[in-house]
Amino acid sequence: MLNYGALSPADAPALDVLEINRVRSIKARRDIIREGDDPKEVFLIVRGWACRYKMLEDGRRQIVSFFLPGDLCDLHVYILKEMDHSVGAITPVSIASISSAQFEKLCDDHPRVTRALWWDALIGASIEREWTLTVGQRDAYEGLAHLCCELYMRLRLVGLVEKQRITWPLTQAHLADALGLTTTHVGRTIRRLNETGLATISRGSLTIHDLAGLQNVALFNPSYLHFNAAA
Amino acid sequence: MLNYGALSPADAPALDVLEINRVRSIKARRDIIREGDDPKEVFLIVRGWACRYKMLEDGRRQIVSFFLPGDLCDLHVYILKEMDHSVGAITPVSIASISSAQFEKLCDDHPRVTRALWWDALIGASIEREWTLTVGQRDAYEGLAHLCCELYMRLRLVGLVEKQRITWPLTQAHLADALGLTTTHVGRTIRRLNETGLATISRGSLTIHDLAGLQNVALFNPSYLHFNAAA
DNA sequence: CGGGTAATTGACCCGGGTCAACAGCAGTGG
DNA sequence: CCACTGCTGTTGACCCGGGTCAATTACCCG
Repeated sequence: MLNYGALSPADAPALDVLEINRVRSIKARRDIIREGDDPKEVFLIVRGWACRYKMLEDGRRQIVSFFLPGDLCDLHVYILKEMDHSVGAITPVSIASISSAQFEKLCDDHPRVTRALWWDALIGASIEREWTLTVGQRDAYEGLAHLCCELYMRLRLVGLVEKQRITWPLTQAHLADALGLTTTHVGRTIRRLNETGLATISRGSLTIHDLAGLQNVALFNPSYLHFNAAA
Repeated sequence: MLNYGALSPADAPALDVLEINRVRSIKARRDIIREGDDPKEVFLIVRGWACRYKMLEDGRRQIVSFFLPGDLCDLHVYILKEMDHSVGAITPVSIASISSAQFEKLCDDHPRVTRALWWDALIGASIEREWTLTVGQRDAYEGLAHLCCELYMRLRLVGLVEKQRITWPLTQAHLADALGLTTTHVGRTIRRLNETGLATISRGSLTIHDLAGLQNVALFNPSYLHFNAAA
């Protein structure tokens, strides 16, 4: 989501330093940080997919957002004493950690960066709200279509679409936890979506055949992504 | 949510000036700001209840958070070109507007205020995530109980609880839009809750008879409210 | 005292959940 | 290189929480 284009050339080196600094790898299906932990740093997803989720004591799980390559997690979260949610790797992930001290210095020295980060955080919040709308109001079919549209658009922004096709590392269990459904019903819904010909979800990839049509069934309105906004 | 206690005495006057500045009144059931508008200011709820919501083209509506007296809406939102959601008054509301220029100056001059605002924004985001968890995973009864717990706790923090009782301006339609249910089913669920004796929702007020019991059925874990955190 | 908003109730229905069995596939270790 | 194991996806029968529709009764405020 981080839009480097919005920053001046003078700011770029500051970010580059951060990115190559302290890069870690996380295996698929491991947690990057867990609810209750004391957050000490901010991190950037360099490669791979991750998700933010919350759980109920009895094991029910809700995924509340996906992190794609280039996304920044939890700006300023170190102000709080403990994490109120977990972040888990979906695929193998590379993350660049930025300590709170380093991060605050960056903000102090580069006001334009601070603004870009605010901007990023606001968009993240907007996406999470749209998510709540999906979970609360869209039915299974609309919700699945919406998620396809959103991920496609976000990956397109960072140049990860090739010929209407994106990588799709999400299992039916991920989708179920994201949409508030069961895996069984996600399976039925995927089959239905595939049958319409608007898009095809198959092992490892999503291909969109008719974006406008898909957006239509999803009641997808891209303005919540704020692509047009300059930081 | 704004915790004045966390600020030094030197910062208080700065905030007071803002609050008495440009106070407006909004009638119940009117929108304070609407999706698509160009946001130019930040505002503080001085009195009354409001809610943040999103709508689908066909009229389905999802409330994604409630604003209670003392809450600040949409920090820094003026960075974005247009609102991705609406804010509506539930009761008559008094709001103090703060222009973006005024707001930025405040942040520049008072770093402690900036930090308190970040802190507030992070808690707001945490509350919205818990909301998604409710909508996606809790059933009607658990969700209603959870909402009762949350509003009770938040009002208690700002001193608006008297003898286990809070004002409750929410109609069944508000609850339906918040929880992703229909008014009919909200009605059934309220009746059920009242029958258990854990709490009583009646016209205009909510009385909690057994907070621990209610938290138990709600799977309520207050840590997401970050009450313990100092700014 | 009238009109619009809010709550209540009941009959019926459906989207999605539950449970269970099975098949495919990928990694792992021997 | 094969066998094992644990994820992942698929399918089917049955069920239930919550939706739909509709009519009726409070309310509250002017």
